[in-house]
Order: sequence, then structure tokens, then C-alpha cells
Amino acid sequence: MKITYKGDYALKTILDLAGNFRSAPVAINDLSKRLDIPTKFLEQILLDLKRAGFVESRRGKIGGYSLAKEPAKITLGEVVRFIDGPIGPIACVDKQYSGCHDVESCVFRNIWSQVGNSISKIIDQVTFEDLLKRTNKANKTFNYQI
Amino acid sequence: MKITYKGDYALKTILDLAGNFRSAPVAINDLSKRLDIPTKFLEQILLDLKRAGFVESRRGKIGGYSLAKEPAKITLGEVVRFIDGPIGPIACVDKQYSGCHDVESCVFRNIWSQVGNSISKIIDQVTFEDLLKRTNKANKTFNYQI
DNA sequence: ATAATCTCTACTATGTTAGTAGAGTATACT
DNA sequence: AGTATACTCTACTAACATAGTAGAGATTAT
Repeated sequence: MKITYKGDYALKTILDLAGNFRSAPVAINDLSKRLDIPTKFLEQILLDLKRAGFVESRRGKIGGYSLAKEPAKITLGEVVRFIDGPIGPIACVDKQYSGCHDVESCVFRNIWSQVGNSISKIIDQVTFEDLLKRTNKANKTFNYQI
Repeated sequence: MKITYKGDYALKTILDLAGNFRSAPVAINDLSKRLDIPTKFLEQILLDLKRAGFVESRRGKIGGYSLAKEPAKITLGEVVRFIDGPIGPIACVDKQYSGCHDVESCVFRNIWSQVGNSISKIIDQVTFEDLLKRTNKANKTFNYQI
């Protein structure tokens, strides 16, 4: 697993929208400034997230993006997998890998599988509501109260 | 963490050499054929592994490579880190990451840290002797008996 | 109308990966 | 000595992924 900038940006964006759940939609521009993400890049990311059903949008003057589900119903794992692909540390765990003629008997495959499972165990349990709670100490850019 | 082909090849090579520990050195060509790794690529990998002290070499007619330490004294984690770099899923866990102005208070960083630790827990515990044992069922390309 | 905002496709610069190429050096054996 | 065998080292390259940029188009509130 490797978290790319795109993945990192996606997570931060969703967390922000989670904090503004049930409020007015947030404009790309606001998100871009607040989170320090290049606007045009963020546009693309948000479109992807929309197609995946994580967020919804509204066009026009008071348009913007908002979370499509409750923060408690989105896990870190879902988003990471969607943006950055499978969790396993090596392709052979997930799909065909040209370096392995003999995937079945490979001792390493077993290890990478364990690694994948142990990562999943963490990121599939954490929801954006959990993350929101952890952030809500001094930080008050959020409107949404859990 | 992402295991590249280079990393995958390095691990398979070391496992092979572990199976031939305390025997005659193995020629790159033999390793290359046996493990189905491009010869010239393997040359480079072996040089790297040599510089790191995992293997040692002997030139000339009966030359080749052999493991520099006992299989029980080399962990999977050491080799992976050396070839493919740090274990963490995102750069911010290990070093400066331009996407994070505020690394300290980042809720995600904490998660990635957990993920990194849980990966380490697995791969730093497994030695090449362990792997050898798991392979030694029907497979007998190995001379070294544990 | 028009200003603000999302939508969509295409393009590009940079870096990484997975090699290839070729000349050089050491050693065993005859 | 000479030669075959095998490691050593540096440089080059093709393909792909990442992290953006650019610009024209479609909606909506006022």
C-alpha cells in the first residue's frame, strides 16, 4: 500500500466535509484554500469521489460539495482503496504478477497476505466520525457536531 | 510500503542463498535461471545486497555469491527496508512531506503510524530460517539443513 | 443576463521502475 | 602465460505512474 498525494488529499477533503455534514455545501475553492490543495487537482479528486458515491454536489451560485453519507458510515479503508488501489504490499497478493510463476507455493505471498490483513484490520475499522472526534479538541473549523 | 520487483527478486535470491548456506557459492547465472530473474538486473541487486552486507561474493572460475550471515540472523524487514525503503504507507510518517504543514496535529498521521508498526511487527520477526522451514516440504533445491 | 460554481477531456512535466549494454577486473586451471 | 569463467561498475533507456495544468462547457441563484 502506498498513499499518494491524491489519496492524502481525498482523505483530508472527506474529513473536512464530514465536519460540515448537514450544513451548506462547501465550494471547491474554499476546500482548496483551507486544505492547501491545488484547485484543479482537487476538482478531479472530488469528481472521482462523487462517482464513487462518497460525496454529492450542487452546481451554481450557492453550489459546492457535501458528504453523501453519515461520517460514521464511511471508513478510511473504503476511501483509500478507491483512490490508491488494493491494500496489499505487492501485486501478487491481489492479482496476477508476472514475477511469480508459482504463486501457490510462494512463502512470501503468505506473509504479504498477513500484512494486508493487518492493515485492513486498522483502516477498515476507523470511520470519519472517529477521526472527527479525534480532531475536535481545539480545532474548530467544523460545524457538524457528532 | 510497496514491494517492487527489485525487492521481490532480492528476497527470493536471499532465500535461495539461505538454502545453500555453507555450500559452494552460487553463480549469478544459476540464480538467474532458477529464479527466473533477468541476469543483468540480478547482478545489480546482488551488488547492492553485497554492499549492505547480506551476501558475499567470490570472483573467478568457481566464483559466485553466498549468504554472509546465518539465515536466522537476517529478517525479512531488514531486506525489504534496504531495497524498497521505509515501511510506512505515506512519506509523512518517515520524513518531511510537502502536503502536510501541520504534521503534529494530523489525525491521519497517527493511523499511518499504527499501520507502519503493525507491518513492522510481522516482517521484523520473520527470519530467512523461518522461511526456509516453511519451504522445505517437498521442495528440494536446497542443500542447507537447519 | 451574469456571476459563481461544478463538469469533463486532454495535455504535460517529473520521477520511478525495470530493465539493457558494455567495458573492466579477479581467479582457477591448464 | 593464456584463457575461460565469473563478479564489478557506470551509464543509458523505455514504459509507466504521479501530480499536476489548461480550457471549454453546463447549471443555478439572483
